Amino acid sequence: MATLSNTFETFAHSVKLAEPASPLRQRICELGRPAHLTGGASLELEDARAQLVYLTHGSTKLVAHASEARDQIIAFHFAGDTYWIPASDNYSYSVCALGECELLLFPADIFLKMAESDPQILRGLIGQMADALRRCREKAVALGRKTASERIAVFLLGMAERIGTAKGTSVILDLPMSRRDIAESLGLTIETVSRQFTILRDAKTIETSGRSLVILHDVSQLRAQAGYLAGAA
Amino acid sequence: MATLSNTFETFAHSVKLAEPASPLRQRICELGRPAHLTGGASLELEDARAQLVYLTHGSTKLVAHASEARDQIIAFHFAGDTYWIPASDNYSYSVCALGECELLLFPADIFLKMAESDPQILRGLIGQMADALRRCREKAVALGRKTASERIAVFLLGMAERIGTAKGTSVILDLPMSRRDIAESLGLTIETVSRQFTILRDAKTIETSGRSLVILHDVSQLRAQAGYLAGAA
DNA sequence: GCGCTGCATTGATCTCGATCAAGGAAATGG
DNA sequence: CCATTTCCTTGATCGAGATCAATGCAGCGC
Repeated sequence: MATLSNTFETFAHSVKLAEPASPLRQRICELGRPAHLTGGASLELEDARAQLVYLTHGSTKLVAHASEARDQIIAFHFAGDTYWIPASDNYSYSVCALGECELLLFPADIFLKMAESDPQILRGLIGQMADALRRCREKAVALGRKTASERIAVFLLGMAERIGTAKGTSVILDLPMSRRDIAESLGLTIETVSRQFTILRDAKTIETSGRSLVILHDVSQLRAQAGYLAGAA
Repeated sequence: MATLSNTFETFAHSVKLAEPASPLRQRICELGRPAHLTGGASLELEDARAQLVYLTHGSTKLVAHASEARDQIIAFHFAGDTYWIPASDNYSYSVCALGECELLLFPADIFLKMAESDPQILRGLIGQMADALRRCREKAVALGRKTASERIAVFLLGMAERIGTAKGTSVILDLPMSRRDIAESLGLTIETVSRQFTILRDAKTIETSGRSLVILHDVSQLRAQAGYLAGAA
């Protein structure tokens, strides 16, 4: 568990706030509102403005609420990630904890105003946004043009890259999200996700244990199933 | 048709390069490679790095090429827009002209390096990226959770906002993209798009003339069909 | 004008994944 | 340790949209 001072320290490092004692760092740290969420808890945003989030510890999902009970998970985030909660437009957005987590919240407009004097911070943010944009565009391809089995392969490979630990030729994944979360992230239903897991299990491509542990035995098979452009990185 | 000097001038204005004679502006304008594309032509990117595009004139589509002949249109852009072409990752991206168009191309990394000394430019870019991210997230919701008729309504409303001209209570749209482009943008087939247009036409919600002209007669009906969060802006 | 080509519309059928329904396994609380 | 609840898995059926196929219509060169 991170202490509060730790929290600010890792954040400062993440956005390249170099000098520990600079007045800018002082002001920005005062701006950040720390929050502690328990599993399943949603971040209640009192204002509708865009927020900048630094996730110190744990994992979260960023959810867009469309009409009725139809939610779409836009992205998952893990410890160390910095990301934006967009201002609500045609949908409303919320951040929801997957297990215990710890984060820092900044109103985006004020943060940007403060950061104007430090191009390093702005560059860092641009990099993070470019990353979010890339992921979102890949998600759009998956949601628009991929079959269920391709989407599952894309999901597992993406998670392997972000939170997997290699063990020999296999990759061990301890997924913090439920089948429902996976389904809502991939534009599928929980039943379809479950069936695809069963197919991969039967094919010995993956192995599962309990609800959260997944071992990827055949990553190259998953890559072949992901429907990526042949020969791409 | 924009002249070349015009092109740079509108770009400079768009990224908030205030002083006309500043050395920074000089250097950035030297970096920009102007390009002229005829209808249907694709921008061939000789390097795989991310590019910054300023579209002076005309409209373009940003296409992600997935496996086989499955393309997903990530976004449409119109005159005056500034946007990123991501570096190719699991997919390759290309920009394709819808009709004649004129644009400026910048290698993103060099541009950012140059812009580091001017926080105004960086702030402007962050704003544009936040916009692209918002649109991409809305697209993800549409692709993941919406029916064909909702997607068409979302598409028409989005186009109305960006390139529509009001005429009384109606909105006139001169769509630069084909039915195939609409389908590839919405994760549907051209037949489904056509059928949805027919349904809207029969309901007198829209009126079409030729291949590109669409008149939205009942915008509130479209909003009701778009599956937006009730009461959202 | 006429034929050609590419795009749009309409109809018939099929399929993948959603939906409906029932068990089964794992975490949670007494 | 058992009861309760929640989540996951599996099966049966259904339907929205894809696919296959044919026709209509606009633009273009001759």
